[in-house]
Amino acid sequence: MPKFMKMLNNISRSHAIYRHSRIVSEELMPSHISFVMAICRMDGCSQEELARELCLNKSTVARTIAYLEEKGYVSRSVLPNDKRQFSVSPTEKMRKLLPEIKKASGEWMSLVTEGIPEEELLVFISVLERMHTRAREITERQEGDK
Amino acid sequence: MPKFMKMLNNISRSHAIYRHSRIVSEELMPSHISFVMAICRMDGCSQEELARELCLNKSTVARTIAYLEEKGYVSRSVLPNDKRQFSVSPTEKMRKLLPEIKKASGEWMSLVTEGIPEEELLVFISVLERMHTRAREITERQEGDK
DNA sequence: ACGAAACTGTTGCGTATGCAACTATTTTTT
DNA sequence: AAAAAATAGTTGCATACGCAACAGTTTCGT
Repeated sequence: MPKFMKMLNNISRSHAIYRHSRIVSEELMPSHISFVMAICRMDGCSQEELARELCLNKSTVARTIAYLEEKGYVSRSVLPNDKRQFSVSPTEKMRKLLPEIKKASGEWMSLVTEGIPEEELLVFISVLERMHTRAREITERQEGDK
Repeated sequence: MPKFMKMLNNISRSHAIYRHSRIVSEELMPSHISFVMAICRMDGCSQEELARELCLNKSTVARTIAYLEEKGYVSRSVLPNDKRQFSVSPTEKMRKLLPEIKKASGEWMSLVTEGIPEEELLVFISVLERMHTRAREITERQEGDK
């Protein structure tokens, strides 16, 4: 079962690369595409919330948002009620990318699942979600042990 | 569908971390564990074959094998018939680790799939394999386009 | 047999990401 | 209200990995 885990990574990389290849910008790397979708959907959210949504470490989010801000894709403002937090919003430059990205994402998904019966896909997703939850629990329990 | 791809990565990372946590060696990182299994199974293979088996780039394999050799986990010898290739073999030091790793891997799998019906798991794996094949095709086709 | 093409492995460089330690703020305890 | 704990974000450092360019070998076409 050595390839099994690798397959998971490869599928996800393929998705990232495909989406990225359909986007014109030289400034955006494959990993940024997920941020575009999440930031547009969660306009005004904090970096912490983004990290939860994207299942990423907050340090990764901090660095990515700083980069996207520098390139003019997002704007940040400190929350008046809580000066620890930022409120992150997409700029026009970012919003313009959204349709193309959604289209590419859907295309990839169709290509990859073509010919696979709907009910098998549903089982697939449900198993995946259960495994993910369990995996998370296991990792957390282990950290507790230390 | 943004979390979907992330789940794949997280599951695979959880597996790697779990296995690694059961191994005593300070010298081996989580990513080395898959190499132990593959090298023991494919005693005498080339680095190219390992790369295929592990779904990794040959550069990653080259660097990892160099490290494992330095630490005394593998030995390499140039093939007499073909001086381009190495034949990679595990040392005793590596072989000793195998049972513990297999056990840990099985444990993680049981924990993560506990309570999920056998037939759902079979569907899961079959869908995963099909998606993986398709994803690979898509990525390769794209490279061809360039 | 010779030059081109294919193959195996190595190395420099870049991306993606996590963890731990840190700062600044807010909330909770006592 | 002062001290302690929690929270949001940042930064240094490390791991994991791919790609492209390279070097030495082998094979193949002519």
